[in-house]
Amino acid sequence: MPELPDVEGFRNVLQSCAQGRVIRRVDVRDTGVLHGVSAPRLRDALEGRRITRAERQGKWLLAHTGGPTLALHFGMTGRLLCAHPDDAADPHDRVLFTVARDRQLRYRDQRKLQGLWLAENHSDVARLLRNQGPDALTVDREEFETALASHRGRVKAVLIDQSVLAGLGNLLADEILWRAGLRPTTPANALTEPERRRLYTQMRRTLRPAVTAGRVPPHPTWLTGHRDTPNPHCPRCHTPLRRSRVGGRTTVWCPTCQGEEKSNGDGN
DNA sequence: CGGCGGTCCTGCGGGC
DNA sequence: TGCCCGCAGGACCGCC
Repeated sequence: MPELPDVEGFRNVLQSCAQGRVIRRVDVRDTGVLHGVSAPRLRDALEGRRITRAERQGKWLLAHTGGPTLALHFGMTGRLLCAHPDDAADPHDRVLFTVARDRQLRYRDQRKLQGLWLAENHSDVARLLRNQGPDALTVDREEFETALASHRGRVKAVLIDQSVLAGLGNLLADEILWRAGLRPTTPANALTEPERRRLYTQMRRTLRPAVTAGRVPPHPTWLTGHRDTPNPHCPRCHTPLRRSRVGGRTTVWCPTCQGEEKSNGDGN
């Protein structure tokens, strides 16, 4: 699930639930989500420390303490929520952080594809994030276009490559390409200047409301609102949507709205 | 570098 | 009902 808008939502959860508060207790219920740190070490490093700032970079969420930094990644099924410590824990609540008598941050994740890291200092943080491209929410147009122009891969694959641009996932990439009217299989560096510009504009227009909603909204006027319906049609032109595989991911697109076959590419 | 397939992990929904 | 399979909004690794 989690793409940039979701993680932005988790950042808000972290902020409103725990920012400025001292971590009283760390309860690791499943060590399978810990990476490069033991449960005792995580506890010792964080208990008694105050969460000073919540930061998102791409799909990463960072909880700074002034000392060590907790880094969270949500994979496909992770989420962060604020509960009452007395509320029954979900079976997928892997780590609980009690931050007040009545507040507990919970890292919940079904599949455990990613998890939690402990960065002891700034260089540890830098190491964790070293492969991240510019954040999709703050990248400027020039940097975005340069990044696309320097990759020969298919534009969909390039958009979800976190080392090129950080934050977009499978759903957002499909949504943005559909809005921009571009075939997911077009080589990124073959896009024309107007196409690259369109892509950037539509990325911004997609991200803004998605961030507000805290997810990619399954709204009927969005492509995403149709991808899981039985017989999906394009919300704009009603052509049956196509399903294919790009960059190893299920890709949904409209053959009518998203460009002609590239033989004599008139570019629309 | 790019593309592909397998791997990590768990749960679901469909088909037999 | 039970079982097996494919699939899922992520990412990494090795191979060609």
